[in-house]
Amino acid sequence: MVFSGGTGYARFAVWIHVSPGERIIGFWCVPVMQNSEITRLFEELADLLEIQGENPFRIRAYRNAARTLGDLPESVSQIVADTTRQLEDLPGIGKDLAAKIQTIVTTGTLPQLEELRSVVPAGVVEMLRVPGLGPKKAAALFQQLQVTSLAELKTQCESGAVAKLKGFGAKTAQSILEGLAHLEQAGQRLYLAEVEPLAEELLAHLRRVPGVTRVEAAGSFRRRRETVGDLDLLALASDSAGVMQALAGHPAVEKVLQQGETKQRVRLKLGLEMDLRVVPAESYGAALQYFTGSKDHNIVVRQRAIERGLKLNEYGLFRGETRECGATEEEVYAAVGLPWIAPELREARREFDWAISGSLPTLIEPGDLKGDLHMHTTATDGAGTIREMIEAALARGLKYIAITDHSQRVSMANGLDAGRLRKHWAEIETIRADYPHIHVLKGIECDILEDATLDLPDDVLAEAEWVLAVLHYGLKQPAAQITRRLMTAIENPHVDAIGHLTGRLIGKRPAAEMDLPAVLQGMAQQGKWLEINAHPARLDADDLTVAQARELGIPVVINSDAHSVQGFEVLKYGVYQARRGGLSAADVMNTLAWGEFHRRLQRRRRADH
DNA sequence: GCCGTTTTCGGCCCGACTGTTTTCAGTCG
Repeated sequence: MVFSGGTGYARFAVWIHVSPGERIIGFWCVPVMQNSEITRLFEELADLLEIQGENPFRIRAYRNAARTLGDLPESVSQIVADTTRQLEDLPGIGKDLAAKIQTIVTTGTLPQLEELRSVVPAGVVEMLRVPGLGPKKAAALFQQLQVTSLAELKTQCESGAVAKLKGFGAKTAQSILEGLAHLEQAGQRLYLAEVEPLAEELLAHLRRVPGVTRVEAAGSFRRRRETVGDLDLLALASDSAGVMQALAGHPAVEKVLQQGETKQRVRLKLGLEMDLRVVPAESYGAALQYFTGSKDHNIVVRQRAIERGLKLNEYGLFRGETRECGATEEEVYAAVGLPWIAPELREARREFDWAISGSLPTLIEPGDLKGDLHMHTTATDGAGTIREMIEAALARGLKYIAITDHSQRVSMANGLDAGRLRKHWAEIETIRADYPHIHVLKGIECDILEDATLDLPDDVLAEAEWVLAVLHYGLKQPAAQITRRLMTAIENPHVDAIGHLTGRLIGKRPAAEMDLPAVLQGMAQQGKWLEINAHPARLDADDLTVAQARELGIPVVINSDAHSVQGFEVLKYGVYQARRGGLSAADVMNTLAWGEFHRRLQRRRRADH
């Protein structure tokens, strides 16, 4: 059995091993490390080694390991504690790194890291965040000018000392100053939903430029990641200077940072940077494939090219000096023995296994959604009335919705107690009779309280036609308690689905810590459905969790969490997240026509009683 | 530091742009 407790950094668990005769035979304490903390330590180690001028492949091994651990669905601490498991079975983890992980998990740190930290101050590592400053220059600044902080770096640039260093110069010093200024005011990744309207606008702008045949966005934007760090556009044009000039002249562009024959880099007023690449037609597919990434995906694709005696770059696929193909992505993938892979899957996770075995999923499309099972009205914190929300849903072509206002615990949002909720439902019943072309479910977004009870009694929940159970408060509780709360909801027969599973707000609030494999296992066993909350700041569950839900056969619903009639607009971001998790329409319950959806829901509910 | 349908050593994806050089290193994606 496992107990865990404590808060903040020093988090401890006690494993008590009990023999068949219930006698305690072992007892010890180990710090429970979040995977993200181990990832952070390995990334820091890689940065430090890079500044030290270490073997780049060794550094990459650390970064690969960090990624492997970051993508891992289960806790590394648990694998370490489990004597039947081997860290070395994980990709990119060998004997050496397994031992280092073991050390980190059991001691909370790594002697090698401590030693490096004593040689290279934290401020030097911080300099790597300055655009244009890499490990070599950071090391030179530290060794030759004793710069150990961003503040000192600024001073030394302004004094002219940096410009005098060998390999530096006036322009380098100036670009460091600009990089420092940029770091202060921006540097954050933006939500996909914040970038998408501008990206569409820029694409439309460039498509109007004479001589431009095609323009598309690549990069993390095309992969539909939750956030976008910079934007990559690819153009097929007869006159590259003309396209670049057109982009530079767009009012959204603040400054041209670089410009060459084929590549232009600009800073947008929105705060992010953007690359424009102009490529010839015969290279367009290879370039689109290349600039879409991810980097890890491309490494695998290029490796496959090498195995076949080919070389792949953004200009095409070459055998010696001869171009074999490159005009379309399809022919590039085909040449390395793969079917075309949807951009959302290109993260070097499962897509190559699927592609090779012929089991790539046909991904869900935004147009597949027929219902929305999470929205609010003026009864709590929504801006639209029941009628307004129904009419807005109808206008979007939705065939069924659930009205899910807050339960009483969410007092700030005027949450509903049993009495108000029953009146609210009675009102929904009356109003829905006026709308024969859409089915409206009497629902509730019921809080899972800090003490692992539900915010409304079972007899009330039993009257609901759709119950979404969610965490809003106490998100910083220890993982064991969060897990217990979720298990309570999962085991309650009236709960249909778990909404915004971890409560995270991207870039603002971390996900609640929990035993995710246990929670998902519980959901699979109890037949509960998992919500993908389409709000651009939530997108919770994330892509990795969604992928695990898919493997466990947990049905998914994609919901808007609309708080106004405009709130349905975000549904597509939920669909993107589902695509990144590898979901087909068949995996998502609210792609079903009403009749089939209703039968599935009733079957789920009967199975629970 | 990892890894192996050319296996236990010798590889590890590839090119654009910039600045400081005088043929290239550093940074970035």
